[in-house]
Amino acid sequence: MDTPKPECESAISMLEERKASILRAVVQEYITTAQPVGSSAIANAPGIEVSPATVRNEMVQLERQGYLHQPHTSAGRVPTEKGYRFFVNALGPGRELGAMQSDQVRAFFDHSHGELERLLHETAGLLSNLTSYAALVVGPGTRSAVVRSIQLVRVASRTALAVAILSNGAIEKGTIELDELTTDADVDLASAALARAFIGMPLDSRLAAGEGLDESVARLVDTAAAVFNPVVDGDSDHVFVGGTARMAGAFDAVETVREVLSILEQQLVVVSLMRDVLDRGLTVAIGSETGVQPLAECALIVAPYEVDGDKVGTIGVLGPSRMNYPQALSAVAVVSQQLGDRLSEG
Amino acid sequence: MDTPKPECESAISMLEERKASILRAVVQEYITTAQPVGSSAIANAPGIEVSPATVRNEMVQLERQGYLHQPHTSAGRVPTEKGYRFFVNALGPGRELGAMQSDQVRAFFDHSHGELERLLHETAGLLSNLTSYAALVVGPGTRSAVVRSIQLVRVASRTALAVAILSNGAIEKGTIELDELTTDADVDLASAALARAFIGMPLDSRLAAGEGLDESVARLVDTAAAVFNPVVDGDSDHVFVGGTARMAGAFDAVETVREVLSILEQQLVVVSLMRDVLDRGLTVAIGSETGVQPLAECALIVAPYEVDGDKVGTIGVLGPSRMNYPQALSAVAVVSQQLGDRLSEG
DNA sequence: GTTGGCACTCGAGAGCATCGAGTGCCAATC
DNA sequence: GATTGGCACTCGATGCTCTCGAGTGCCAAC
Repeated sequence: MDTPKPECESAISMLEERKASILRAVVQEYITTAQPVGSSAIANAPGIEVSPATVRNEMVQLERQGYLHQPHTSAGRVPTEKGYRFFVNALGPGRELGAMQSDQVRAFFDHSHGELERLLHETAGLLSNLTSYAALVVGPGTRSAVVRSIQLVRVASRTALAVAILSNGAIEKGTIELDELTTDADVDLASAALARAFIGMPLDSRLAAGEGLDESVARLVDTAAAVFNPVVDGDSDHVFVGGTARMAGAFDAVETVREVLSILEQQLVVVSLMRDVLDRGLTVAIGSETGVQPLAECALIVAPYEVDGDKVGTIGVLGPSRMNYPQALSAVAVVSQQLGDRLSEG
Repeated sequence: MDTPKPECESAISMLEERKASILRAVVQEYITTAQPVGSSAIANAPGIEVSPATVRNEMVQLERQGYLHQPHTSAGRVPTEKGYRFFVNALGPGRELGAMQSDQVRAFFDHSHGELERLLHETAGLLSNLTSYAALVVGPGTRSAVVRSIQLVRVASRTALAVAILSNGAIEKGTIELDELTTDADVDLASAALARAFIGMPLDSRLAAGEGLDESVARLVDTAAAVFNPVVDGDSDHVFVGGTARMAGAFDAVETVREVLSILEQQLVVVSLMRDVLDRGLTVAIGSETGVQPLAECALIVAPYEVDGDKVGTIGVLGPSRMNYPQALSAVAVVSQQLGDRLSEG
């Protein structure tokens, strides 16, 4: 009884070291080949010093425990969701990004000019380039930003535009309808009142901006302030999607592609997928873990980015569940870090 | 010699009436079934009163003339690009939109609130819904719009945002970098100078806005005005794409889907595809007519929309070359009309 | 506990016959 | 002379069988 054995399997994922190595190797192999993995392929893998027979024995166990799956009796093994999950959990914090790619990221943020929306859009492109999957970028929330400029501008006889410029570079806007009687002077008064009330304050401050004004102007001010409610509530966080074409290439059933595209078109779903990561840090959701049925064959990696110490937004990549996790994870990590830095500077 | 015969085939597309009917029927059938069409299917079609044998004889001719193609000897016929082209040219100006769909469009524009970008985005969604293909919407150009508000706002110690609000509801913006020495007062001066120079003018007016100011402020004004150059040149026309998922469902090779998505991700390409339609009116480009190789299996329908009598933007749908042309054409026509009306009102 | 050996499984792929949609052509018909 | 029914022909799709081989599970030997 002097052989070391685990005295208590505290977690299901507590696998003996060799089983873990084999599982890792299977996942690794499947990620690169997209083909069911046989025992001999694993036995030949570096770091595994046992015969195919031994590997087979372990594989039977791994299958019983739900980490692997056999498409049919005489085929190799494919990782299950649980298998991927183990693989990801066991992943050390590696620097998997090649020097070339790190340079690419650095060069991108060094040379990036232009305005916030454009930057976020291009960031999505960058992230997609790095990973070959679809990239998602959710803009910084308005919570920690302060209003730098706010105004109400008449653009047509019955329409005015409320526009706020925030300290984080975001521009929030909404239209309101005017009745015919509203004079240009009223609009100007309301605009000035908004400026007095909001400039220097966060957009979500609830203020009595209309105080001491004509009732009609006060109503105008309230209406204008109200157009920013959805922004404040985060219901309209803009999300930028890039690299859908690359993602399409990663699946082989057009139906799957269609379903995933359909999800990506629903901003609300995407935003809610990404939102709850804000206070969790770098996160991976595999298949059903996303909570969205059509993403059953996908994995989603999300990380928040910090501006001046606050987690204000998130970026992520969406790919097939057999994605290159190490690479994707570090791409997301690096880009979120650098994006945060870029937005913090100045 | 008293049988009527065409004395002179002025155009290649000059087909005897029966051949034309048959060709139309083939295209129609292929559009709905996506299967090669046989002679008997056509003989049974309404409006064709001849036997399959006759149809076959005509089909041989149509194939020789390049309107049809036979995938293999014992299969039905498939329209060529030229075949589709004939079909489209022969299409009368029909009202193909069901009452339900017309209502949908009307309801949409009646209830549409909100700001320009959002409206255009949702218009893309609407158009995609109506047609089941991908929809493209290019926002109104700035040429005929007038500046209602323009300002320069400092958002960070070394960054300022130039924002212009135009009479058509568009908001144009760009960042400029400041050097450390620039004071807030300088920024305010520049902002005021911009306002004096531009408000009430089109954004592309070339003005000496910096006249009579400190050189540093004048330089600031010039830099700020310059950020709108790409906008004025039309290089940054924003394009809204909707319904990519639906479009994906219309192709059966994932590779095709990938290629088309890849095109749609390149705003520049999309905008240039749509731009040259501005002064042409409702237009159909089939396959190679688009001038973009990856769209060989696609067709693109584009129409401009008019605001106050000026053609300022374009909308369109992109689908497979075997798209439902009558329906798509009238959807594009109706939506472009109504979008123009909606943007003209007020 | 590990391993080589071995019988077994089962999908992939090749070869082959069948089926039938659709053709081209020709002679008969209107 | 245009149209048509008839008919032989073509060729992909479908289904069957056979083979091949990758990969398995199990067992006996180490």
